[in-house]
Amino acid sequence: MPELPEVETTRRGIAPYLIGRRLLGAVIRNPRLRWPVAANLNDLLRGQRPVAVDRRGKYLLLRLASGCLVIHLGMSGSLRIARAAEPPRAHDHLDLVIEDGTCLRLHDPRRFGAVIWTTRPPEDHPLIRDLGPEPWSATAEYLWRRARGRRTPVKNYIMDGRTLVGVGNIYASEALFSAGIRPLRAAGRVTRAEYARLAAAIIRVIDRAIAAGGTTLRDFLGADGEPGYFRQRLRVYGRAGRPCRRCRVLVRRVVIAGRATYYCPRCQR
DNA sequence: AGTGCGGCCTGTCCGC
DNA sequence: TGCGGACAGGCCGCAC
Repeated sequence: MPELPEVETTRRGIAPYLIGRRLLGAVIRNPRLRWPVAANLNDLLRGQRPVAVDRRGKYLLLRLASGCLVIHLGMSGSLRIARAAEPPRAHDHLDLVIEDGTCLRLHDPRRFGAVIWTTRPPEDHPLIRDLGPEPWSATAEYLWRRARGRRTPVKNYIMDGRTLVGVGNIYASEALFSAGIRPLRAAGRVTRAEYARLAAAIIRVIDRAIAAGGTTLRDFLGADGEPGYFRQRLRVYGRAGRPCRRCRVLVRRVVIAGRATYYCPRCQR
């Protein structure tokens, strides 16, 4: 589920329910996420009021006076505001209980997500420190220069969080299609002009997805917040063997670094 | 240093 | 209807 647009949609959805509200504590039902959830989280949070809910890449940063709760949704995580009294469903691993009888509830079947408490600036945390720029700050010149000599496929290159953040598996295929670049091309062989198209395509795809994700904000408080926005918008992802929406040639699927990758052999060179 | 891969988990879907 | 295997939108940590 969560690529950057969904994390951003989540951030916008939960922030108003958290900022300035007093937290009563945390209920940990299953601490076994990617890393164990701090056993004393309840004590750490009790009585505090979040001052900001920020995002860096796909990490959510819940800032408090005494520290920061860093949340990552992994492959299958989601957050929603629920009534604290509402019975948790399977895989509802954690609640942050809010004074008004609601809670922020983390749901994550695969448990690839993470909830990390840090008292240092989260920007200095090892998981966040080495992240590349947000997509809107990743210029064509930067992408091109950094790729000098790189032989890794350009798809891997743009999915590497040290290059830039926010390009997940779906949007990597989508952006490369939009820019007309084959995903297996060596990053160092992609031209300046192509990086100009690619940088613009990444921003366009992500901006559109955020805008579409925003439309699901309305029912954010409803069920599990599963947004269906992307399906109809995808140009190549998941369309193997079906005609390219631009030229009708059949879309191909290849596996790059273990991840499904889709491209049009005519529109992308 | 850059690169590729195994691993973490559960749920779903598809073919037999 | 049951069962095995492939696959799923992330990313760390390690070997080379």
